[in-house]
Amino acid sequence: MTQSNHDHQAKEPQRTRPNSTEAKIIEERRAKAEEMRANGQNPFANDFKVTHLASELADKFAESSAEQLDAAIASGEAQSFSIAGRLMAKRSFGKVAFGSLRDRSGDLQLSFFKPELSPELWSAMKKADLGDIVGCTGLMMRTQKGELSLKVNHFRVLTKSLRPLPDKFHGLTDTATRYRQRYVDLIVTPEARETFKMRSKALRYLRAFFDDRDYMEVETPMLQPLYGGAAAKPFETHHNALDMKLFMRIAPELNLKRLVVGGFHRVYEINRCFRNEGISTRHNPEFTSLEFYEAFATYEDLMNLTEELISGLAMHLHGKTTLAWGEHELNLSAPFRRLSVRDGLAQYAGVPTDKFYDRDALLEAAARYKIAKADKMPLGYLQMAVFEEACEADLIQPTFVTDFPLDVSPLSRRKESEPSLVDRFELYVGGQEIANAFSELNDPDDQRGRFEAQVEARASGDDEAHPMDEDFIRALEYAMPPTAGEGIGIDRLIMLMTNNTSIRDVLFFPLLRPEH
RNA sequence: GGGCUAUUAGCUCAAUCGGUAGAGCACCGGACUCUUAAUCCGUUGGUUGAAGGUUCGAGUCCUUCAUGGCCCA
Repeated sequence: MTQSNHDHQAKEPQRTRPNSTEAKIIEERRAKAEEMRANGQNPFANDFKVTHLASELADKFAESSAEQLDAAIASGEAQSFSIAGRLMAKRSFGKVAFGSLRDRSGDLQLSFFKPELSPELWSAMKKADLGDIVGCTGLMMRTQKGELSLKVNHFRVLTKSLRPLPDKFHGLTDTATRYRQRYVDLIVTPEARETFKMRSKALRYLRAFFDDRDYMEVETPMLQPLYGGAAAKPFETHHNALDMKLFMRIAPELNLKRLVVGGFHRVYEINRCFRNEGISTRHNPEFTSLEFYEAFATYEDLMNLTEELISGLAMHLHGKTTLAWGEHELNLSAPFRRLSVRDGLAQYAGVPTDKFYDRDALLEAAARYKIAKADKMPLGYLQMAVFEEACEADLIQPTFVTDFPLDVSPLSRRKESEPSLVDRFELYVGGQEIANAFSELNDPDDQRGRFEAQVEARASGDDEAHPMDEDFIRALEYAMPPTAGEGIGIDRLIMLMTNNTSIRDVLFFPLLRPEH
């Protein structure tokens, strides 16, 4: 459990109306809890010893026939098992009843035979409500329909549930309630449980992927006196003791590169970033990023690594590299398509490759896409604004977009063959940006110039421009080896892997407006 | 920020042209020795998201607000 400093929610979001069915049900269930107390049973007990999981029993007896199990019970050789979990269903007859118990591993049927049970136990079973946490001890059997069941001989409500569960067949469809009361969603929505299991499995895969390649996992500050590493607006906060403004990080990039300077030549960090921007099906103010840096590598090396990572992840989770994505089917097998910004503008926006630097041609395209304030944009911003508008939504199959303008890439290494561009790529899949990578700029003087250009952009109104970071330049002056680095949006990656088109479906507790 | 759309019982959904707010699940009572969305019989449960307005009469029409969803910026 969480230790100390526990902030209790100021307001209880309980909306139970007096005289409603809900109020009636809660009252009835409280009365049952009181009745348990009167009978010397704690309705919130914690003294039940679990010996097995539902799925363990299902696996262990998967091959056992009804006759074998009956014979074991008759001979007294059958083993007794204790399981505990939430009572999810109850089907009661005159002298027989069945229940469904769900623990963290899955479901197992419970069976009750009145003639073989004490009146107290039968009555406790009858009084148990759907949603109660129950503990059961019994022997394994098969019903006449062949279903494996725990033939219960001890049964207790361990924790009384006071609120009714949603419709057992339709579950919960109201998205607002699903997100606000995720605990209920997880109880009744198998797809939600599956998505979050998949997410956890994906994170283990990613850590193993980098550990296997001799990367070191590191953690760098989320509270920073100076933010940077991306073009975004930060959250601000305040440290009382130092009476100092602090920012929540928008990216870990600059600190990770400081570690490369320090000699940790392969590092990765999987952690939260915070951006003070809008909320949509693709954006949550806090999100999880994976960033990794490898010295003596180029952005082209990272393309290969990224292909390996993503197709490997799909194989790990699904055993295949073709995945459903809404109405599309993604093919995540390597190699991924590569498309330069220049070619993208030519193919999708009708800006010929020889007009790539032609401001008028770009403005004409920007007008077609109704891009606001295009005339005020520096050339690189204009190129990217048109590119994003024209191409992004169409980049469904994995595509490395390469050769970004230098203007929009203040931390990337200059392209030697074309110094107005940088050695950078973004990976698009399913019409959204998944990854951003580049060969790192390690020339401290060039870096200072880039920062200065950003400071200038900020002065002329770009509030997402990168601030000056003198210490980072000082670090580069000690020499950072040639390095390539990449950031991957984990939430979006999980969306792809689980076929969820809203980021809210891959976050346990997405940020929402307050209920009241 | 703008447009469209939704909000009815704890949950999932109905309600014709503006004319008595209903059903299934859950709950409560009853029947039932093999169900698995059990079945059958009988009950209970409503400030129709909130506040105004139009009307003899509003779940339904209008305005504002709240909270979602989709699209746009």
